[in-house]
Amino acid sequence: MGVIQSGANHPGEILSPTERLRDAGLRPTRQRVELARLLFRGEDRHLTAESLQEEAHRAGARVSLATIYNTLHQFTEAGLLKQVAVEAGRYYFDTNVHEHQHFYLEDEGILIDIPGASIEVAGVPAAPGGMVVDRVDVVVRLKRA
Amino acid sequence: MGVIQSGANHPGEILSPTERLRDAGLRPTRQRVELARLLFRGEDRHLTAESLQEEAHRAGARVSLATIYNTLHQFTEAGLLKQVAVEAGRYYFDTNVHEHQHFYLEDEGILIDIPGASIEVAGVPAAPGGMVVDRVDVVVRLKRA
DNA sequence: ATCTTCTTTAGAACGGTTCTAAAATCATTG
DNA sequence: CAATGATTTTAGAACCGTTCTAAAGAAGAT
Repeated sequence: MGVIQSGANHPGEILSPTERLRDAGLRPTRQRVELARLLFRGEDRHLTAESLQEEAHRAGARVSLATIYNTLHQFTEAGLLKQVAVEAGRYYFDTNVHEHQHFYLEDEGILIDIPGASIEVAGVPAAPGGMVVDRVDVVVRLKRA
Repeated sequence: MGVIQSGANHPGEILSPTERLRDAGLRPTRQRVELARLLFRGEDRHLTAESLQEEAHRAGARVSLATIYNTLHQFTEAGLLKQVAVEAGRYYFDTNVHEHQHFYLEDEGILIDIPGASIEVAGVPAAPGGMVVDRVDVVVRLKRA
C-alpha cells in the first residue's frame, strides 16, 4: 500500500508531450503541447491557472486564459493532473498524480508534497451505503512558529 | 490523543446564545443571537453562507448577506465555528470545533462528520523550518458506488 | 437623553472561473 | 489541393460566491 516515490522525479515515465497527449486521447495542438512541456518536465509541481498562465507567458507561449482552464480540466480528467482542495477561492493542481499528501503553508498559499509512503491514515470508517471511497486527502496546515 | 465525541451532542456545553456570544467577546446583537440560536442547538452541523441565509430566512430572521458573512467569520475567529476546505469556490463551516474529520460526498456537496476518535494519521514528517502544524485535515471523498 | 463606538445594511466591487459565439486549426475526403 | 466537417482556441461577457464601502442604525456608557 502506498506508492513509494520521493516527490521528485518519475524517470520511467518521461514521454514527449505529444506522446503523452495522444496517450490521453487529446489532440496535440500547439497550446496543449506547450503547456504539457511546461508541466511535465520531470519534477512534480503545484500550480494554479494564474501561475501557469504567467509561466506560459514568460516562456513566450501565447495561450489564452480560457485555454489554460480548458487544458487544466482536460489534463485532470485524463489523469495527468490532480486537483488539490486547500482553500475556497482557488483551484490548485498537482503534476504528481500518485498517492501522496500535502503540507500547506497558510500564510503564503504554498503547497509542499509529503511523500506518499510516509503518511498513514488508519481507522477510516466504512463508507455510508452505496458509496465508495474515491480518495483520502490529508492536508497538514502549517503556520509560522 | 483525540477528543472522544460522537459527532452528536456536547451536553456539557449548552449555553444560551447570548452567553455564548458574551463569552466570545461579541456583542449579543439581534442578528448574532438569531444566528447563534440556529447554529448552536446541540447537534453538529455543516453549512455555507448561502444555506445559513436560507435557514435564517425560513426562520423569519431578517439578516443581510453581509452580516451572514461577517458573523460566520467572527464566530470562526472566536472558535465557535471551524472552516472546512473541501472544494474551491465555496466555504463550508462546521459547528463541531473538536478534533474530527470528514466524509465528503462529491456528487452532492455534502459533508458528514467522522468522529474524532476513529481516524488516526501517522507518519506526518516534521514541519519545515520555522513552521508549526496548525492542524491536520483529512477529507475522505466518496462517490456513488 | 446624549455621545461614542460598534454593527448592520444595500449595493457596488472584486477575483477566480465558466460560458459564448465567432474565428482559427486540424484531419479527412473528393 | 480545395472543400468539408469536427475540434479547438479565443476575447470578452457573464457568473457566482465573497468582500468592500459608506451610510444608517443599534448598543452601551455617562
